[in-house]
Amino acid sequence: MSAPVIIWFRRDLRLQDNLALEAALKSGAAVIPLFIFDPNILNSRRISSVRLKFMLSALESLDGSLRAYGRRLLVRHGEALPTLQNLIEQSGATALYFNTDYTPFAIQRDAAVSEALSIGVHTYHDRLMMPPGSVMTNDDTPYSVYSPFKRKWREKRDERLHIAQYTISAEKLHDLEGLQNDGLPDLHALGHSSTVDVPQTSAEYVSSLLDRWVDERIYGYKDGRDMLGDPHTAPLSATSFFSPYIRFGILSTRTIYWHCREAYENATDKAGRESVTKFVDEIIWHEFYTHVLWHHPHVVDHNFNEKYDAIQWRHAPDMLAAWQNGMTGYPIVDAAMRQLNATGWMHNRARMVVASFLTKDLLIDWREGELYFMRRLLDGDLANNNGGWQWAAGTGTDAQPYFRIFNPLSQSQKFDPTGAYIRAWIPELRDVADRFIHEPHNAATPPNNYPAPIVDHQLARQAALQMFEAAKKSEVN
DNA sequence: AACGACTTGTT
DNA sequence: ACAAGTCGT
Repeated sequence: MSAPVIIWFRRDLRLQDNLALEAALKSGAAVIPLFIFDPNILNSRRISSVRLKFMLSALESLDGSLRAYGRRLLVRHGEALPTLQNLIEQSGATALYFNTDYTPFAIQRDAAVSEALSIGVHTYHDRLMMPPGSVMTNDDTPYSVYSPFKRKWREKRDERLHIAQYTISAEKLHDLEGLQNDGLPDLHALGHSSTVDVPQTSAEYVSSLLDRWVDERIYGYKDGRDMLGDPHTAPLSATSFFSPYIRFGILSTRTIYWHCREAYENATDKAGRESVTKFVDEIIWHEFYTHVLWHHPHVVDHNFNEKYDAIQWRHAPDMLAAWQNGMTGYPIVDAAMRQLNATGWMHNRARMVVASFLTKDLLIDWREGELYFMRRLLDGDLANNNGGWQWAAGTGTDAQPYFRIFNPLSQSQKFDPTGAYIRAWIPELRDVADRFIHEPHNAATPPNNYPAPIVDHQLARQAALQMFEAAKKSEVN
């Protein structure tokens, strides 16, 4: 039996359309499928119990897919480099394959691994269709505005981008005999617990989710994407719910993209084509924010726009706690935060509403919100989450102008007109009459177990405007 | 270098 | 109507 090679799974927990796996299989050597639980990641401040639970489920599914071939996932615990060195020594592996991860910690880790290992290390751009550096302005500088980035992306996107083509069989996978396999831990063994029921992760389920989306549901995206609703009667709303799957690479954006091209061809009218285009725009946002973080790693804990560094955000732990717990007295904000706490997911429209509320109504630093989201979201992704928060705060690339402040009441009336979303997540408000559902404190007999608004929006709005203007002034001087 | 363009809004 | 520049070609 000849020497094996290793595929190191990280944020690409799937067997389909995986470029590193394709290359490893085509090497002709038996492939060891490896996952490493790294204490540096498990101990990071942005770790999330619910996301970890979801990832464990995804790893179970990956292992299940391998078991269908009579093989297993090899699991090890430890820091990446020594763990890899140990496995290479034990197995005699002659090459390592993995897909590039573009986040700051991973870049550093992977550079150290490539540098230290004496075997061949092969990396692939699998997570993005256009890797950082491949979509630049005519002056060869990174874009800081989305629209021109999108135009260039669409112009430059390589037509040869292909869905990886390969077949897997027992013979192509290493049997792992004689290799220590730590197996998948349960959540508690990792020091975490969560009562959230995480979404299904099997390859079959994810594939059916994609099929239902591109065959039918995508055509309602343009009109329905912003509407909040009752998740019990319309569990998926008009959004794809792909984000948790994209986060862990359970579903590849390249696969989604090519399915969208087909959906575009199959559209029967202009509105259908516009829906597909709008949806693909969102995938390009994913690429944009990943590029932004790659070019400007300081955005992790600094304003992208230094002009606003002088802002004196409010230190208000009680207000922050009220926001986190869905007890602000603004039903749309509280419904959204409770959806996040209960499910690990929040509708995108709602994310903007609660982010605007934290930064412009409570005047609390966007970093507090960014961190809380990372600790709760199934799809928590450093680049996208940071980009979204800085957009809402007005400090980011192509950010919302600071004076354009969301009004929680009008957002509520516009995107949850019947109050179905509010009632779904705030049981205290279930019996409130329709005309008071967006502002229950104005009802004749307000529910006594639901708080009155903790701030006055009009006053808070004025304070936010002053805070930003003061920061701009002090920056000039 | 002038000029068009600029995710998601509010009053 | 307003708001405020600034990005990219």
